[in-house]
Amino acid sequence: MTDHSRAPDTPAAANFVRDLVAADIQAGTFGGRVQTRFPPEPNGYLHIGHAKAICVDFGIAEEFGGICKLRFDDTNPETEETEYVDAIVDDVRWLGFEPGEPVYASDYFEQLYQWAEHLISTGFAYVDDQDADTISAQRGGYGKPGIESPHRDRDAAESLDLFRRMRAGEFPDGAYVLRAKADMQHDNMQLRDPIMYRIRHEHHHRTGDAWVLYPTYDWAHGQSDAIEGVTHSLCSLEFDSHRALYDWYLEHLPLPGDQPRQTEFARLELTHTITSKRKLRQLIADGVVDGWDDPRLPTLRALRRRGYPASAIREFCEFIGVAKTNSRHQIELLEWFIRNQLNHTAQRRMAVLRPIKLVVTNWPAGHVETMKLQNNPENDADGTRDVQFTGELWIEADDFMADPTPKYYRLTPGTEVRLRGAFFVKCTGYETDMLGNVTEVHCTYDPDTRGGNSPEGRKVKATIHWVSTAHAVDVQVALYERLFSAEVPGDRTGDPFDDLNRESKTVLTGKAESALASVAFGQVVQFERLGYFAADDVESGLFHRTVGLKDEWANVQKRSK
RNA sequence: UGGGGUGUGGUGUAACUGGCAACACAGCAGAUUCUGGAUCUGUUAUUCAAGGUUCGAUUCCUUGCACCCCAACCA
Repeated sequence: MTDHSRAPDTPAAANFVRDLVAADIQAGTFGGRVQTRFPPEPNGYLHIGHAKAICVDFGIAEEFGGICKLRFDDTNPETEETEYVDAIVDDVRWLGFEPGEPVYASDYFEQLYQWAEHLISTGFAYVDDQDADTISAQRGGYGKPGIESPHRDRDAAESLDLFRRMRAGEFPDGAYVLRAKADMQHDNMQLRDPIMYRIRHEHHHRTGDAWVLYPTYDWAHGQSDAIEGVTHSLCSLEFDSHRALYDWYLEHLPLPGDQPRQTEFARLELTHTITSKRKLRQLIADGVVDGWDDPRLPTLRALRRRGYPASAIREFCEFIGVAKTNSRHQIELLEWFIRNQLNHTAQRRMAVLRPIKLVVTNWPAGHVETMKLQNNPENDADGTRDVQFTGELWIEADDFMADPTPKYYRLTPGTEVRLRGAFFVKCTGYETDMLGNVTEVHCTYDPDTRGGNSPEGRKVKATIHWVSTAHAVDVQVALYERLFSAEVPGDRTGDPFDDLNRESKTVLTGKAESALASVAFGQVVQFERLGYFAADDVESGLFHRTVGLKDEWANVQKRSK
């Protein structure tokens, strides 16, 4: 992989996870071994937040010569589907990590079951037949101790019998649960006899109808880690209070090897973005966006379609580091990494999004000239391309002002600008419609400036892009703004949807140089002076704006207000 | 209400056993430029608060404050 970017050189930036793993290796913990896992639940698509987790999980393993497995946390048959499994594998690979053969928590259902019997036999688990509400009420509250279940001291033999019959499918959903016998008085609510198994007569995406008994996350996770030989189980901050339970289970089991250790770090949040799967699902259900790969979404599929390079996302994730502070990164920083990368890799093309006609009045009628333009000034190896120039061109509507404001230095009556890679032209006049809108601009060109330079060194303040009307091809361009106008969606009212930007997508039909017709699906090019645009990977002639160029002129305008 | 976690410029992340608070983005000013892009130079701005220990505290101690997480048979 060639790295064209100029990302800041931050080899192995310090972070506490890295320090911790390094210290473990130093101390010989786990025999110097490092193994992590990335454990998504296959109930939705991966998003930018997962990208960070993937980079941390796979990255740490890679860095220390360990391994990282992609493990599906498929303990809840109600919401999980194979469709998501495939998409997740695909997304991980796209991001640049090799998931290998994925593993599944459901691979361990039998072992988990055997361990559950072990816990019952040793007096650390029991079958309870109270309903969810009762159990919840008995759990007590913050500062209030819990009440022990009347079935807590049920005979191990009786629990075992019940548990086996639960497995055999003798009982309906919710009739019984298996609970850990921990401590109903514990300050940490997680330890107040948590549920290990619930009965669900549901079809599981992998085990089919083999089970009606399904383990909860807490009961499955640490044990799966132990079975696989995970050493460092890295997860997000909200599992902090689960760590005690994670350890509790492991300490009460005859483990095949070292006891894995859980470490929590802050998940990635971005300004103007939501990552809640539920809310993302709602955006789609409500028709606010067009699907899981709508380029306005933070899903990996959407970002990919929008033209975000995977390597730029990885660099961003590496750069923001790993900490325990709840934080929200400015999306502008992510965009900086995207631009920084694309600036070096994306070929340049000219496209006019809001065209007005420019007539070169002294151009020989019918004459066509072929100009050679550089494909990427940042990379000579990309070579040049031919672009046809004629006396009738499309230029961008905002590149002309009949009545210029201060500091505007594009085309205005009497001024001269450069048409990129072609000629200097001087504006001689313009026409308007009855409403006063400019319909056509007139100019003369200087034949001595062919290629874009004046032989006597005359300077020009601006360079604008253009397309010959006779050679232009139509392009559909989708411009995207932030989906949420607020930095923290929902900060004001509690409901992120109150901050929805209903005009986040604008589709225009623009005029582009003919070379654009041959852009491959998925390829990202820079429309000169406008931004980076990704050719849709299905719909021909459709371009998604990946990200705009930094716009100093917009800044100037804002300041003058 | 009990427990746990976290507080460093506008944002995010660093600072080895206590020794000039740094890096990036953003901002501002300038140079340069065939993209008002890129590049280059300069620059503004930071240790939650109050005490204490110390020659010296982001770091150690005490007290307080703020924010986040935990009472699903979700993960």
